[in-house]
Amino acid sequence: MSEENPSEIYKQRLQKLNKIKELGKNPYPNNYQKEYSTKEIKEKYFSTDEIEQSVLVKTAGRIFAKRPMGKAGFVHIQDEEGIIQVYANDKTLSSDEHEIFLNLDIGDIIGVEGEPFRTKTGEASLRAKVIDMLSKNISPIPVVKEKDGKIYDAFSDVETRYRQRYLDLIVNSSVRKNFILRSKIITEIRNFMNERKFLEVETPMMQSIASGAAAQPFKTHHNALNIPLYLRIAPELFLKRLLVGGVEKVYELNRNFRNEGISTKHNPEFTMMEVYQAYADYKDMMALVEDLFSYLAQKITGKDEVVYGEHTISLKKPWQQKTYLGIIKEKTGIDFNSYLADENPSVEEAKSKAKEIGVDVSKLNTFWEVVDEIFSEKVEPYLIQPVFITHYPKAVSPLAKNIPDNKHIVERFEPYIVGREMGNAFSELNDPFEQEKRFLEQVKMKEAGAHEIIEMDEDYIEALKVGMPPAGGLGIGIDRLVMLFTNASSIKDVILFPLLRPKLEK
RNA sequence: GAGAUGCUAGCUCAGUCGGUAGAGCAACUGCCUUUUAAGCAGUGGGUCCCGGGUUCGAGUCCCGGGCGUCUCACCA
Repeated sequence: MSEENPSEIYKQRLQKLNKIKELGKNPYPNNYQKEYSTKEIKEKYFSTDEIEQSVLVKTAGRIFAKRPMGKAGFVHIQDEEGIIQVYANDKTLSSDEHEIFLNLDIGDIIGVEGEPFRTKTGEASLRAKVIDMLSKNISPIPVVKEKDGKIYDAFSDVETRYRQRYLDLIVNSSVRKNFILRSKIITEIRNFMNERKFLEVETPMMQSIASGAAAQPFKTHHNALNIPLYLRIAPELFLKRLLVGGVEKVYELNRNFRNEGISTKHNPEFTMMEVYQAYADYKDMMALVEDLFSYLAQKITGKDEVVYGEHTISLKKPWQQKTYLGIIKEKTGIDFNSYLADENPSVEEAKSKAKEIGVDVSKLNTFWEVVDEIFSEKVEPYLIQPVFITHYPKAVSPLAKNIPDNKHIVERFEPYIVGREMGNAFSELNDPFEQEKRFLEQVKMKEAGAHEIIEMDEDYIEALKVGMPPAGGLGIGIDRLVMLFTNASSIKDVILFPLLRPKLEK
């Protein structure tokens, strides 16, 4: 609400604000020494039938419900961990504070000193002796009511919820819980990695070449050096430089930026963990993924499974393993392995096979694009329980090592859960000459019109020439992992402030 | 980027055939000193997303725009 065109409620709140000031109180005091959270009060004073009545406990929180009755009344205050009821009347409070108490609004933040007691109905409450206004609410918050677990007038407008996430957090307790859980998951991931002696590092987010993945970068400019810079699309090539530098177990858990579409599964900035381990390969990464997910399940749900939508997902290891071409054959009957004797398998034959099973590939130009389209259409949606899809085509994996004696297939896997790719891992290519050749192939594909390829990075080739130990590497999309554990259907529900187009003021 | 769909009071939503704006909660006033979706009585509150058009008259019909959501496409 603008100050030029105030609503009725806005004007009333300003009047209340002035009234508090007239009583000689500061409606926005500098500090308040909160002694207990509402949860601690309940644990300390209400866990037994006998309640110490004579003590004064001091807490603070935001009012989200009030029930005045003549000169007395109840308010419910909420803090980060819970709620507690506060009772007051004209005898428990000084006359000034009683005046303030009667005029409290839903949304006000108050401090309370009061005696613990139970009401007739048994609810844990505080009989207020002192009330302090800590922050006067001016713009009203949505009022959500609840009875018998049923929620009335839920604050549900998604746009407002995302744009004013603070309201969402105040009013929707499940939102608050999910973001606390996100933090816990990330802490547990770090615990897991650190315990296994992986070193957490921070590599550049601003890079002069945006490589390491095939995606459109955000572009910016450094004034003093007068050079273009890109927000990283992946930390991969820097982390592998660390392998060259003798760091044997390393990870980075932080933001990547991709200048691409926004959807329920994509936000332009998203969180990724990349892991590299020297003297290991993709199979070691597979074991790491299994261990990590079942560790998280134990820590978060206490079981080795998690409920997502209508599915109960068992994260118990070992997970299933299926080869990329194998599972395509399983689901569609098409055996693309039989085409691989050729150096250049026929696009036309792949296309006619795709048409037979009703997959539209009219816009695609290469054999592997056609195969991948079939995979996305006919395989991906059915990968509900955890499965490792292995043996990816080299054509789409320019940083991965070939399977020995196979020119088309690399040592790579992607873990899938609930039809979603949860990560990507491979045996890291450490042959500088082969890597250079692969980069050049990418450059050729770009010249041929591919708009997303992995950029050549000559300095990285130079690093490989110093020698990188054989290594396994892994990337895990943290937002999607959190979605799994919080049963969220949109990535916006696990990112506090998802990107929205700014709303212009008139 | 394409298609579908939505935008009305602080929140959740009605609004018929085009006739000048409604409910519940919230707010305000009065009553009410253990309530809990508190209750009872009364009152106020609107840029109907924005801009055009048609019409005597538009929340409603038409055109353009904005923002969101869903699905698809790209991607993790």
